[in-house]
Amino acid sequence: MKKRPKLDPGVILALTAQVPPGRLTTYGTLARIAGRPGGARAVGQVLKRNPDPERVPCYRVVRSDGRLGGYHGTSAAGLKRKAARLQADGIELIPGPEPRVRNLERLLFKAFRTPGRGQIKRL
DNA sequence: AATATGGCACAAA
DNA sequence: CTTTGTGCCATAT
Repeated sequence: MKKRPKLDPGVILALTAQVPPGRLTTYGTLARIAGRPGGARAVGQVLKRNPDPERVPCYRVVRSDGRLGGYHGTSAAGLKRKAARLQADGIELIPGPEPRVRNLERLLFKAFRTPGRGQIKRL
């Protein structure tokens, strides 16, 4: 039996850094690419500790159902900032108590490079 | 070691 | 469409 490697924070951050302005990805997607399907929550744990927000636009990572998820914890103030940043990137949000991004499918970034081999992970 | 709490996902109802 | 329940990975107590 091989012991499964733990989800590597560096990988998550590197992947997140690839998402260009106006494009999005989801926690679950990152988890899958990093080789840990089902590790979506763990991805969140990594992003909340985002050590370098300049390089890693963690606000471009949202939930699979289009809801925003969190930003700097689950605080409402953080969420507001996240929403603002997304809109600054040209993302349209459906307003409401649980705002959701419009046309999420269309905005998903697909061309992720996997670290090391320069491979493209198929989605 | 055991439980609690997260920036989540998904299927059922 | 919404709510609820269960599974998941990682960290903190």
